[in-house]
Amino acid sequence: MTASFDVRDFRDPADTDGSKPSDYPTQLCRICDINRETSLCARLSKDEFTRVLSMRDQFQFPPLHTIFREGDRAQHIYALTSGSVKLYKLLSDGRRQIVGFLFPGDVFGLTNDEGYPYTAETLNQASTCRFPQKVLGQSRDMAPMLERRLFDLAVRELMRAHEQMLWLGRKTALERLASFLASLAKRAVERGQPESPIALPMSRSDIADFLGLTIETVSRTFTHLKKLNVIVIPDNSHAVLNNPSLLNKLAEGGGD
Amino acid sequence: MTASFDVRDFRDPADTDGSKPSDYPTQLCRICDINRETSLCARLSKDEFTRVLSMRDQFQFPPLHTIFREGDRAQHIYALTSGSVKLYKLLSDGRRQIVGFLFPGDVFGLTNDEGYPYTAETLNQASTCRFPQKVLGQSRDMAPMLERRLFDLAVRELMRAHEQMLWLGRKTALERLASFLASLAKRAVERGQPESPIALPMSRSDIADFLGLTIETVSRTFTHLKKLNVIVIPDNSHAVLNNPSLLNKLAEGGGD
DNA sequence: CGGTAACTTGACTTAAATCAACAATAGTGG
DNA sequence: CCACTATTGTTGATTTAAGTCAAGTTACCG
Repeated sequence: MTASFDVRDFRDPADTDGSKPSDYPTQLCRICDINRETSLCARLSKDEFTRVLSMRDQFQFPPLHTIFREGDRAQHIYALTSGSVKLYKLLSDGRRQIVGFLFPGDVFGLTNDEGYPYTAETLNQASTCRFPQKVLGQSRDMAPMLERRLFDLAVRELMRAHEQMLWLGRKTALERLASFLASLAKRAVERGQPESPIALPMSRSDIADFLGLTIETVSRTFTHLKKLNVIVIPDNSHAVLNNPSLLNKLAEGGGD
Repeated sequence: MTASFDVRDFRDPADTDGSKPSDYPTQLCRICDINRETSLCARLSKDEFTRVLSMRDQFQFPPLHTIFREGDRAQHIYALTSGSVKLYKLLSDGRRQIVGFLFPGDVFGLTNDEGYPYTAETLNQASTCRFPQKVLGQSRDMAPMLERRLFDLAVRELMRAHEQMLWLGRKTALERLASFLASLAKRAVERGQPESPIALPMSRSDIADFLGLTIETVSRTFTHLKKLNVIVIPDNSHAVLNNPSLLNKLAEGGGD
């Protein structure tokens, strides 16, 4: 893994006006360090991995950058290699539902339609690995295991989506926030990171739009959890877990 | 397609007590008529299709029958060939979220974990086609295209889940019910059925648990749609579409 | 028919939204 | 390093959409 692979120019396909900060590095200068245990490329043979590397290209994006918009022609599948990303859908009057927060190892951009079904935007500086959708058609020869990994990751996303449907449809504000924090902690552990403190790279407004609440309710509910001594908020982008078992109990509605 | 394939005994794997109605046919007596255009088996070669048929077994279930429960050991992937099925998750206090209604051509039972992530229950008499989860491992040789189809169907489910998250998190009761009816109509058309009347094989209580509402609110909202002359309800399991374009407008929040 | 379950409608309550200040935080430039 | 401003987050007062409670009504099934 010391060879130098081809690295393309960074160009924003969704951005036609030149209003983005131009002082930002527009070239990707390092090899994306794919975590071969948990990522899309996990369990690939050395040969297959090399072929996969030749099909993909890499991009690094600044914070708050739109990678693609809902409805844009879906030409690529993305794998997040570092940083975090939010996916959201909009209604015509501006109401927004965030359908997922992504961390390294997650994939996005999967669709059956012509266009992407959501907008993808970075929360902080993020690196992605990208494959043309059409390589899927050839992938049985080129990279049979890659298709299998994509399927597994799609199924995982589907299970997460079902879980969030339960939160949105049937849980109270307190249960939703507790579930959200518990889920972030669990995913951090799955990526080999500590359970606490929980990193919160997203704003209160993002959390609100993820949980189907308003920012005011999210804020009040954070205060509630603090008063219950379940969490401590040292700064607004971190939550220290004081009582993980109570958090899980509250998440499941056992907080009476 | 006139050969007679092996047909197994009907046995409910989730049901250990013998409390089910015993007068119900417990043998599957006809070949499941897979719609080769839209189903899991679409686009398979004749050879592959034959091999797939040898891997699967078939079951027919009575109405309101639990096919498997959330947490049951996930050993099979199911494809629905006739009838309709609901998938739901429960909280310990009985609150329920229906995460999907399924119609012929849909798949269910996909999971990464040991157990199924939801309970699957028939709405009416339903037939399924079933594959051991483990055939996926061998399927690259046995049926390469099958895996591809499964992936496509999983992606379609994921897109539907994201859509429903928008309904649950950000839409009003009227918008949710309008979206639901519009979606049922659209899916019926995709299966080659007429747009109207819309079949409603599920109860008001099921609709409520799907849309994150109460039965009372669902009932009031149906009345609202009737008063707007968008629909007519000849009987409680059918809705005639009087004004599809207004329905779609209401679904997207343009009903002011 | 008769009785139960499913659905509808109305009166009232409530969890979360909205409206309105206010406080903390993070940049920005002197 | 410290004001100055803009943005983000918190808290309180009030409103509202949907929930709850309580009758009715209709439909279904033996």
